Amino acid sequence: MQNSYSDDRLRLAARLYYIEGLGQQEVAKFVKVSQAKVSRLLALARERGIVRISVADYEPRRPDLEGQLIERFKLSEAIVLKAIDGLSSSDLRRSVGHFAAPMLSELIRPRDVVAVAGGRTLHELVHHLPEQPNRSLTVVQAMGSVDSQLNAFDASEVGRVLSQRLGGSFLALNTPAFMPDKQTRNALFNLGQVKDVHTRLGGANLALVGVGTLENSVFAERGVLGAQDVTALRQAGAVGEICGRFFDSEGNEIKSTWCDRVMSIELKQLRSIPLTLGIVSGSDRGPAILAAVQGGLIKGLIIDEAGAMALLTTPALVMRRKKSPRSR
Amino acid sequence: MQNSYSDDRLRLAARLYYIEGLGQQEVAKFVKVSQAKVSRLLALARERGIVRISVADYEPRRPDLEGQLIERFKLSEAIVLKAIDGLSSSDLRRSVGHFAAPMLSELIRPRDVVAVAGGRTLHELVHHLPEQPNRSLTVVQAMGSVDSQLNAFDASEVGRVLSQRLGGSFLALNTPAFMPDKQTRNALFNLGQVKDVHTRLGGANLALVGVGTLENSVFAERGVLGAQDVTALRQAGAVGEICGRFFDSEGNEIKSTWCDRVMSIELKQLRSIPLTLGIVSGSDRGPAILAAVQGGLIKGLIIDEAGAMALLTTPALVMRRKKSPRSR
DNA sequence: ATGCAGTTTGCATAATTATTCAGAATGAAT
DNA sequence: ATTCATTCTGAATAATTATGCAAACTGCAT
Repeated sequence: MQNSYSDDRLRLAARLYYIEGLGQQEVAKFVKVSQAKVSRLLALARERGIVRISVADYEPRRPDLEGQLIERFKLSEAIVLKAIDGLSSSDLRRSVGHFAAPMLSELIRPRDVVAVAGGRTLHELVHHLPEQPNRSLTVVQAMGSVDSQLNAFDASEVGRVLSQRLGGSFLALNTPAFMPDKQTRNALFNLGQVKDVHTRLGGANLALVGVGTLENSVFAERGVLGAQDVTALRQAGAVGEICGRFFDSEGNEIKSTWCDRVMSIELKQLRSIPLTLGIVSGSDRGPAILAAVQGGLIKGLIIDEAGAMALLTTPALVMRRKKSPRSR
Repeated sequence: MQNSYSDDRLRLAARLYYIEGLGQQEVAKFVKVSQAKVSRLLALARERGIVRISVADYEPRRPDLEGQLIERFKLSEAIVLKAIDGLSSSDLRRSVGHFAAPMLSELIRPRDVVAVAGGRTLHELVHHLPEQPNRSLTVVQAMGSVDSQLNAFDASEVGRVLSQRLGGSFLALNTPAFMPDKQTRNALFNLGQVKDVHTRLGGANLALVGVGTLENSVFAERGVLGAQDVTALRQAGAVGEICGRFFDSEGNEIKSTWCDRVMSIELKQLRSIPLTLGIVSGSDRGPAILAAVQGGLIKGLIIDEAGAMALLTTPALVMRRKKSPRSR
């Protein structure tokens, strides 16, 4: 039980290695053990705090941009993450997810009811959450599955992981995101388990959603939305998408074949949730985010710095507001 | 000239690597460079102090034993180095040299005149000295060369390295340690350059010497001393050796064929040097050291803990003293 | 532009470090 | 003492990190 090595020996090994710069092989001679053991001794020394490594703080956020966003758009939360130039969009998502995770973790309080959508950035985000399953959350899937084959970006997956990481139960919405037709949608909607989820969604006190553009979203990527669909939607005034619902520049839902068939949280419900966080990365979403914010669909943002800067320079065509901002 | 990487980037890389525990490959993706570059970035971050590694102090000395030695033998210096059990005697010397070097470095003051002998432990010691050639020492070789082929343990080598490491000039004694006969020794002794060195030795204010036993010394090792020589010397009362001069249990030189032929600092000179440090490792030298100390040949010790403990338990057969320094 | 000296970079690879695994050591319970 | 279970150990090896080197790049002087 007792480790046979004294602190003194650990200190000796650690000093030789870290301070005097000897290799483990050399340390091994000094301490009269194998190199393998030295490696283990050093690991132990780090654990025990005999070796302490400190790094000058790296500030992963951009408080200046956060301030501007909050001020300009009257957001209640804004988290802007630094990101290296030239990252691929998938690396960018990873980077955002990595650094935003601890912040999100702080934002989610113990007994919260959390509505979660799908999305690629959101997926990265929850996958970087620390594993501390001590909050008893109620995680509710806010949107059906995009695809028949289980996909890691789907709300179902994201929600499952979230509830697993932070602790709590997960309420799944076991339906596709888009039904064949309005009829079927309504029929399914009246099903008990589906209706329950829908009800719970309205009572969420936190929502995590992605914000898509017409061209760039999970739907486009997975081939649900074709080129002519995009054109049609744009014709109808759509500038963005949240939870499979398309909206115009004021954040009002576009009437279309899609909105009749979608199975997800309603925009109305979304507006009533105290804190709706848009989790976004990339610089191509200015107009979509702008509209979502103005329409009260989202009240907070988690976004990369390039995205934030793009958003801040997006021409604000329509700046009038429907309601005054609420607080959680 | 300007490194193209900002502190911010170094902090990012360092944080990912040291705090979050990512591998360099993974960090490389984040920072968008090659793994090789990450390795270099991290090295830079350590240099610049962005990453700071601290290790709980390891105390390489045994102050308790040092105190006992000083008290018991009225030494003016005692440095006792910890050592792992079961080290080979060469590893032990290395260990002692390693940790004693910084202490010796502090002991040697800028314009010192230092008499140096040879020896294996002494050799390790000077080879571990930091390279800070800013003291203008006068290093004087206290003893000729044991062997015709240049040997790293020889006083000439040890002295050369010492003067090189700490800065200063080196006065070589270009003679063998043992001459063929008394005649030749005396003839050579009268040679100008030899006489000069001899004179300088008397004026040294610090001497670094090893302490040999009859059985275990450079001479025995290099075959200068045969088995019958050892027997003869012991018969004559020899218990130890310093600088090729054999002495009895009171530190008086043994009259013999060796003492007529040896070319080295005289014991009388040695006694007159303010600080003579015996540099020793191993547990088999109790009697030799005891005699040297009692005879006033050495006034300080640098020794490993096992050696110190052996010395402290060596039966003090002859504890009478020539003078009565019982003052205090 | 062109050439040059000095950097900087990533690739390939050498060197180092971590981990697996099988046997040795330890120790608790008979 | 013997068994069994657990921990510890080092050899072999897998994985990771550092480095030599050639090519690309940079600033500067033609």
